Formats: sequence, structure tokens, C-alpha cells
Amino acid sequence: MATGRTHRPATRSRGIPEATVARLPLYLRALTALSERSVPTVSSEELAAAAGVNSAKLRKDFSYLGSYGTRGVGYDVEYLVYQISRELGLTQDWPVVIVGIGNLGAALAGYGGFASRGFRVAALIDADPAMTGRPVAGIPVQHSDDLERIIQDDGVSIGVIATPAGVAQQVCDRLVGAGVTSILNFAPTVLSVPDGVDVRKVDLSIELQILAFHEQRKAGEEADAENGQDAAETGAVGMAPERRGAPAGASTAAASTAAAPSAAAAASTAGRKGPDGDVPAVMPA
Amino acid sequence: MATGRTHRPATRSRGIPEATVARLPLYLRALTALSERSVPTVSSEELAAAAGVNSAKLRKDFSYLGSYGTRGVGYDVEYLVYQISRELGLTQDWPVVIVGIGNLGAALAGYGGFASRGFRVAALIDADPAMTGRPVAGIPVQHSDDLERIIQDDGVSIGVIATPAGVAQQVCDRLVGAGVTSILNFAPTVLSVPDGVDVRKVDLSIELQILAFHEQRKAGEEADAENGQDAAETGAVGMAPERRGAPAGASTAAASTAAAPSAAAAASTAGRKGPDGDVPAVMPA
DNA sequence: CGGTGTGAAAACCTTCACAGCG
DNA sequence: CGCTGTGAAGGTTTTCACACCG
Repeated sequence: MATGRTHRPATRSRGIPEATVARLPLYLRALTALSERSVPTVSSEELAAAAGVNSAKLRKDFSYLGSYGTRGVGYDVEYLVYQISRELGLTQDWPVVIVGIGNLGAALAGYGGFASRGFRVAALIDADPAMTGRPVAGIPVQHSDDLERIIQDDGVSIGVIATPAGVAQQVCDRLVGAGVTSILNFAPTVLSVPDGVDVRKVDLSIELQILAFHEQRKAGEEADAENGQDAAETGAVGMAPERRGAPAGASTAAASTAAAPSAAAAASTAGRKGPDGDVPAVMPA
Repeated sequence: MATGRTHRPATRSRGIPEATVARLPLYLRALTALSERSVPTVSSEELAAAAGVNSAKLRKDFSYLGSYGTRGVGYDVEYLVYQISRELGLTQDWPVVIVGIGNLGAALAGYGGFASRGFRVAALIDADPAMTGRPVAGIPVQHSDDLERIIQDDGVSIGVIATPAGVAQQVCDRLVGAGVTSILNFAPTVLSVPDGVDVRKVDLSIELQILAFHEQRKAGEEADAENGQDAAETGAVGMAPERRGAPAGASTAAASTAAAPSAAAAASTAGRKGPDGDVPAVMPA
């Protein structure tokens, strides 16, 4: 799903499938909510609904952890919370450092969901000397010169990168060099890391792009009386810009973190709707 | 995956597999970078490396879009940028509203990766009157009373929810009611939406939990000379807090992995409805 | 020759449906 | 009876490997 390098071809013997691991946090969240409301037991059906999956999947997932339910009754909420927490490694405390204290880094620093799950923000690190010492979410920002020392002193094994893309790889290298073996990357870049280091990435714009894909599809369907496709190949195959010379219009912007415009720019050449600001993007019925 | 409800059992005829759609943005990013460096063509091998996938997968992915390469040569960078952009629906402008302007909402508002891919932040909306009118990332915050009007006036079909979990569902309902058909949810809650509405979620703490799982596994491996598993079922079945009526005496719980309180501990002590809960990045409702 | 495009095989994940147990 | 736990079926995704073409 997100591992940068790291092949891990098959999870060892008692391996829990990746897909299952990725859902355990969902179950845990739903269970924690039930626990707060002092609900003692829950059926696979109910819990599945609360977690947004179907019950067969949930039961199969739990079957990888062991037989923790009671037939005819359901699951003991507290017991399951404990089992899943343990499986996820949340019964221990994980010190985490966040590197890059911009808007996003600050948001992460203050995110309640970390602390409540055993993740302790051990340090905030930024390369800007003007930030040094300033408290963000109650934690003083430290200068990146001290990165290695901080990692080692606190025994940090998980690092969060929230820097601009341009420096993400070198920050990553330093983190890894200092002993970090898991990285959560918010910078829109592919990080390369040695074997044994896990990388997961979160790219805010990727999710939006996936939504746009489906959104576009919806729009197309409406007007798809006889037209076979999304006008994909209908008459489009030959309508690309100019293959060679390319538009190259308003490139080179070097916005903040992100890459470049060009994507949408290329479109302007083609026959699509006007790229102006009033495109009626799928009006509701 | 992330769809809250929405079955979509099979993508229609000309359907591109979901897994492929999810990777198109990665390719696009890599291609955009090449385009900026004026690289004219690229092989599947090179592009795959830049995008962090393997080349067979990339070629298969592209084969769903059509035959856009040249055997013996590779792919024309500009041409591919255009084709992928079009496929993703990025050749048009997508107005987006962000609801909940806390730390995270503010970070999203200023995120360069949106604008550069055809997403225009049409409005920032918050329920706190004190925020109203205040510019964030250059855009004035509007009050949530005007939510419906804003959506309709701007023809917004994509909404981003960055509110606390507690109000996410009602914000969602209002967005959908006003015509939004795609939602990107940052609140740690399962949203339910009517058919035809897509929901994708990003949960910052889930990614960390998945990392913790693997991190724990690494730690276990080191000391795994003869010990079969993570002590998972070895003798652990009876070692939960108190199970139902089970004689809690057995095997001193928490002896192995646990020992440190935190997530599980806090949860099992019942009560706890406290402070943080699951709020993403702040802000009152 | 070099590299794409793609059937076919393998791996993985989800769903079904029901045996079996509390 | 009700609900878990799970083999087996079905579907999707990844990988292999090679035919084919510029």
C-alpha cells in the first residue's frame, strides 16, 4: 500500500494479512467508542457497521488473531480492545519525532489521535532557526542540527516527515542514519530507504485526485445515453496537445511543497471545457 | 479503499481497476517532475522507479488506458501527462470547500499540491463566528450558516471535512444535502452517505498504528531465537485483563509485551470519555 | 536490440454459506 | 436459537515471461 522500498514478499508464518492489519485500527477505534459507552459485548454485525466494513470480513480478520469471540453472544469489548492493541503494538509507548513544523507539522503536533494511542511526540524539529525554541502545541521546536542526538537520546524509532518535498529525502536519510526504522511521509516524494525500514506515505492531493476520477465518471454517466465511453477514445486519441513541442505554458512556479502546474495547463490546449473558473462541475440534480 | 457505503461492485465496461486509479496520481507526479526537467521520453523501468512501483505493474496499469508507449523507446512524457490528467479528470477545474478550519484545515487550505492539480479552494468554512472573515492562506473564512449557499453558488461537488469527529456526520449530511457528491474525510469517524456519494478517508493515526505493528514485529524478530511467535497464542490466550469469568490469576498479564500502560490500559479502566478522544486537528464546532 | 503490451499463472483478498458451539 | 469461526468459491491485483514491434 505504501511501502517505499521494502519488499517483504510474504509475512512470516503466523503472518496477519496486510489488509487485515490495515483494518485493525478501524476496529480499535470503534471498540474504544463502545468501551467509553460501557457497552460490554458486541456482535460482528454491530461492530462491522460501526467500523464501516462488512461482518464476514471482520470475522475473518479476527480469526487471524485467534478465537476471541463467544458463539451466540459476540465479542467482549474490553477484551478485544486489549487484544487488538497488543497486536498492533500499542500497549507500549512509541516516541515519535515530527520533522518540519509548518502548518501541517503543527497540525500533527496537536493531533489528539496520536497521544490517545500510545504515540508520544518526543520532539518537533525544524530547520528554521527562527522556529527554534518556539512552542508548538506545547512542545518547543528544536533545531535540526540536533536531530541525531534527539533520536538517540529518546530512543525514537518512528519519524514523521512533514517538510517540503525538496528536503524530504535528506531528512529521511538522517533519520534512518540515526536509527529510525519507520517513517510516515507527508512530503509528495518517493523516499528510498534501506531494507528493513518501513515507509508509509500520506499524500493529501492523491486522495482528491482519486475522488476527481470518480466524480468525473459520475458526470459522464448522466450524459451517457448512447455514447459508449467517457469520451475517452471516442475522438480523443488524436487530440493530445502536440506530443512534441508541448504547451509548456505557465510552468515553473515552484509553489510551496508541491510540484508543478502543467498538469491542468496541458489541458488548455485541448478542446476541453474552458479552464476558466466557472466550470459547472457536476451540478446536483 | 475508503468508500463508506457505495457498493460499486464492478467498474463498468471500460472500467479501470481501482488499484490502478489509485496509482495514476503517483505516475502523474513523477511525470510532472520529468516534464519540468524537460525529459522527453521515459521507459517503464525508469518511470516505475521514480514512482516507487515495479515496471510490470506500471505497464499493466498503462495498458488499461490504451497503448500510449512506443516499443523500443518508451513513453512520451508530455503526452502521458496529458492522458493521465484527462483520465483523472484533472483537465478541468474542481472547486473544493474545506470545512473546519483548525490547524489541519489551515494546512490543507495552504497546501500547494491542490492548486497545482486543478483543485481550487472555493471556500473555507468554520462554525466558529470568531473565525468568520479572518483570512487563512489568503482566503477569508466563511460561517457555516452559509454552507448551502456557498456550495450551490460555486457548483462545488467535492468537500473536505476537517472538523472534530463529533460534528463530522452532520457536516457531511449538509454537504451532501447541498449537492456535494465526493467527500474527503479527515475526521476519525465512519461517515454514512447515500448511494452515489463517494467518501475517502485519511486518518493520520491509522498510518502510525500500522507502522507500529511492523515496528513491533521487527523488535520481536531480533529476540526470536526459539520463541515461536510474538507470544500471541503461545500461552497468551488466558492473559487478558479479566476476560469474562476467567481466573485472572493465570500468567500474570502484561508480563510479555505490555507492561506499559497507555492505549489498552487507559481503555480497559473503563470510564474515560475525556479530553482528546478522537478529535483531529482542533477547532470548536 | 530494447522496451512495450499482454495472456496466463500466482498471490492475495473478499464474500459466501454453513457447521458447530455456547 | 444466535452468532462465531472457517473451508471453499469467487474476484481482484500482482507478477511472470514472452510475443511482437519500432
